[in-house]
Amino acid sequence: MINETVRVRFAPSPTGYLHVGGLRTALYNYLFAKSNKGTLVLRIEDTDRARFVEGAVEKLIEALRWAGLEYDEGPDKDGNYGPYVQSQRLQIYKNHAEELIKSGKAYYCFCTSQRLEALREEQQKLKLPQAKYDKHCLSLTSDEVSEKLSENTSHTIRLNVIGGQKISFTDVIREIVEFESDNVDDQILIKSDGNPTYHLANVVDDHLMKITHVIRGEEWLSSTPKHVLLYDAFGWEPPVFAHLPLLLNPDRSKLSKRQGDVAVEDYRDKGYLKEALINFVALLGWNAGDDREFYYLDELAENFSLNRVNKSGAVFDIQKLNWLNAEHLRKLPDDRLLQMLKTEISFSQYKDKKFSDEYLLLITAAMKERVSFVKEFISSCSYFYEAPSEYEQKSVEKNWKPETPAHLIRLSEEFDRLDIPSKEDYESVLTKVAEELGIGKGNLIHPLRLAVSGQSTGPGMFDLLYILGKNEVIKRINTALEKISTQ
RNA sequence: GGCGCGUUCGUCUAGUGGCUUAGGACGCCGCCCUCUCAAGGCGGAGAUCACGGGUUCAAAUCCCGUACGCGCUACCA
Repeated sequence: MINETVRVRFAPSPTGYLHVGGLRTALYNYLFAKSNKGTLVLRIEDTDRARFVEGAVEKLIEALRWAGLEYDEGPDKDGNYGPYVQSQRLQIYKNHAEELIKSGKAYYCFCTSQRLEALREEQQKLKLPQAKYDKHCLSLTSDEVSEKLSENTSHTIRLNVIGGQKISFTDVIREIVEFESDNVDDQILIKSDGNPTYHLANVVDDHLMKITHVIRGEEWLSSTPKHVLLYDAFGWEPPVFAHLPLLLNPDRSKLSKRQGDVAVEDYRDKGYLKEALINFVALLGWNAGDDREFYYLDELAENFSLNRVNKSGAVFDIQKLNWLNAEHLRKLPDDRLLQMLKTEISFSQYKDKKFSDEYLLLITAAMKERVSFVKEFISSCSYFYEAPSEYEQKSVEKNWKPETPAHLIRLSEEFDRLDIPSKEDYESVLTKVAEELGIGKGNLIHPLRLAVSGQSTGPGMFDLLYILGKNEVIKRINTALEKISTQ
């Protein structure tokens, strides 16, 4: 099903951040474009002046770039919008609406919002099945219309929907969807402020930009008949539609701010890897039909197919995201891990301390399998950055025996005799001492770990000693001997 | 209210009429490994496939109905 001429678009409205649901929509568009060698267009749908947010377009672009979803056409990061921001294309929509008026497919409406509101109230009172515009202004004569227009009467342009017809379209994900035109309102195309509504701008742009597949969220399914009617009115071929299932809160309502983070920036700031977020969100509503869970972006593109997108909404399960984050973290190349750790350190209490790359790399190697987030390379093993100031009480009670100080002094003396010890050196020394004392290695290891790290958990003992280095180890043993006995 | 869409373990899902005593993953529990914690390996609990009718020799899979959930119902997108 490879189509060389595939053109898709991601068309968010600039709300100030990129919603994770939007990220998934963008991702599916990206994957579909990639797997068909097609083109992905980014188009900003900012026709609602009342909801204008400063800097929102830039934020959107930045979030997309962070996630690695490169688009082929669209506004760029330097503020060159080109023809891809709707607020800069107002005349185009106006012209198209007027074309529809000329052909009798649309008409001017001079009704005030008060009349519209009253109409709606009345219809509700009468318990009419649905509230719809009563086509009041359709009966105006052309003279009346020109008079009102010349008087600059506030007006909108509405689509004249003819009742009694079936509107059906094919959705890749849901197959054939049917609506009655009786249930479709005379949609406003141009608002009284001169701006187009989403419906008009969207249809006009999708046509002008030669979009072949409209892949968007399910919240648009109900307005698709309006769009189909519009394509029809213009005499255009509608694109193929694919309505994606919604991302859900744990209570199964549409994913919202109130119940957790929804902005991709939030996840980025919390330390989630773009690889993990992309991987996770890709699997929310799609799978290749096998058991595979781990993907990189390019691998998703190789395997993606719209036909395998699910119909039902998916709960955003943070636990699985966390797991994927850990999985991706472990596979991160050393240089990237190092960079991320350094950045993390520069924001931490250790920002003024100097650590060599070699040292930090030893830490990540030792901790990789014990953390899910980069920041845990600091928070879960602070003893690599400073000597412990406290000793875990539970471990003291369990592992600090009356004979422990003597054992540790013995170990410390033996370590001191070593010249630049390796892990193996530490291990053989400790093994030897344990044998001579006639005790299990654990009896030395647990108190030793407590002494040098202050904790009862962490990497392998000999890795820990090796990373800290002989002098530091001896110093910490001495400190622990003083502090713990008096604790 | 109307219209539309959906409904398989807590969650993400496999399943397109017989291979299914419904498979995998996350999470949870246990065991193994082991100096701890992880990682890894092995195993366990967990789904009367929303419910009720059909069709069929045979249905999670096809049809009809009901329930429930969600979305839309704006001069928002």
